Order: sequence, then C-alpha cells, then structure tokens
Amino acid sequence: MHEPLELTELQLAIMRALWARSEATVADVHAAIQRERGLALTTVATIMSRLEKAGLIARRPEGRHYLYRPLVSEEEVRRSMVSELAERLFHGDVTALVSHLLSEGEIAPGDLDRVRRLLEVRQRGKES
Amino acid sequence: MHEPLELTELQLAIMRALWARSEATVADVHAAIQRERGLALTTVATIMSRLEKAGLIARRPEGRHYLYRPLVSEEEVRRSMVSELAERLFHGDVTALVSHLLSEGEIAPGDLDRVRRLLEVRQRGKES
DNA sequence: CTGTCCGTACTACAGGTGTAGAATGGCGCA
DNA sequence: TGCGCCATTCTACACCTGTAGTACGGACAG
Repeated sequence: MHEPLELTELQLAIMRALWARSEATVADVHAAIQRERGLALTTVATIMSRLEKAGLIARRPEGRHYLYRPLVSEEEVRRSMVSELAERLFHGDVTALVSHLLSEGEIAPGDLDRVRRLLEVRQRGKES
Repeated sequence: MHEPLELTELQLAIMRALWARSEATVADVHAAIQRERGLALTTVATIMSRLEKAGLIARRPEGRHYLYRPLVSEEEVRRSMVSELAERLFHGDVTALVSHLLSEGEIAPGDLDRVRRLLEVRQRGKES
C-alpha cells in the first residue's frame, strides 16, 4: 500500500516527538528536540508541513494553532526502513542481515544470550 | 575514521559492479547495470565522477579511458549503513534491531533454524 | 593534414532536504 | 477601533541526487 517509507534523521526526530506525545503543536515538537538540535522554530514548522504534505502526519486546528499527530507508527517506519536496507544491502535476504549482525562484531558477546532467548521464544511461538 | 557512509541505491548498484570486478571502465559499469536500469552512459559517468570526488572510488588512466576501482569495501559499507540504521531507529541498540527482525515476522519460520545455527557458532567462537 | 569518432568533462534541470528570515493574518488589549 | 503579538505560511537558498544532452580534446583513418 505504501511506497517505501524512508525518513531522514531530522524527520525521525520530529516523528519521535510526535510518537511520544501522539498530539503536539509545532512549538511542542520544537521544544522536545531542542536539546539535541538547536533549530529555529520555523525550521521545525517547515519540516512538519512537508511531512504533512507527504501524508506522514495530519493536523487539526486547536484554538490559534494546530495539533499534529502521526499517521504512521514507529513500527511501520522501522519495518519499512529495515526491509528497505535489507533489500539494498542483502538482496532482501533478511537472514543475511541477521547473519551480518551476528558475525561482524556488531553485537557484544554478552548480548548474544538475549538474542538466543528471543530466538527461542520466537521459535516456540511459531511451532504448531 | 570515516563519517557515516550512506549510499543510495544507484550508487550501490555502481559500487556492486565495481566490487564484482575490482577495476572497470565507465562503459563496463554501464553494461553491468544495464539489465536492471536503463540509464544513459553519461548518467553512469556522472555518478561515478561524483563518487570519485567523494572519495569512495579512485581511478587511473588506461589508454584512452579510465579504470575505476572501489576505495571502500562492501563489508565496510554494510557495516556503516547497518549501524547507521541501528542508530537512527534503535538508538544504536543493535540487539534491539535483531529483536525487531526476529519478532516482526520479517524472517520466515523456516529460516529461524539457520539463525539459531549462526548464533550457536558465534557463541561457541566467543567462549573463552 | 584533416575530418571523424569515442570517451570524458561540463552544463543543466527538477525534485528533495536542511535551514531560516520575512510576510501575513487574526485575537485580544488599550 | 487600532496595534501588536504570535503562530502559520511563503519565500529563499545551498547542496545532493537522478538524469542526461552537449561540448571538447585527442587518436585514428583517409
């Protein structure tokens, strides 16, 4: 239904603020990401109106300003971006991506147990 | 040492052709990616000179044309792009990315065994 | 010696992103 | 009723990407 859903870091920062609040004004979002990036309020407003034009968020009037809310979930974006990356780098072979993660020293040895547990849960869940 | 190494799909297609050959002319690369995308030769030449300017590939004169070769490996690019994505989407928590891959139905149940075997090999390799 | 062909380099342009100042429009106070 | 404030919108611009036509310089054929 959607074309690939690729967000840049700035767009993601804004979406994260919205996901955390579910409804927020431009000023809210601006305040929320102020710590990480010192952007002008109008910059945030610009990006948000572009996101709205792109159909990723929606807004409704509320008094003198607008309240924005996300139209896509964080999970959707993650799924889309991860599988897009798997496509680009591993011909869509997600297992190859996992393999890369397991073999390239990306995961601290201590975290392997966590992964193993996840895997076991997942495998039991799918049985039968 | 490098700043994040983010390649677009087109850039990757060209890099893949170079990785597969280790040295190639613009015409070679053009021919190689001709099947997937019907681009003009000059388009490929443009992208390749931009990649050279960006320091991702290098070239040396060879008779009347140039031979290009990659300056970054496929593995480096994969590592960089995957960890960049983990950064963007999971605050750099690679285990969370694996968890996402395991839980979001991204992996066919049949492939879970492969993953488990990879994990076991990896874990045994790291012990003591 | 000169015209042709081939590959490279230059130029161009639309669309997207990061960034933000300037203009606008309406609400409430004086 | 007019002024100012505040949020929103418009305009602007530089840089990157995808895409490719055109110009240029040198090697080769006649």
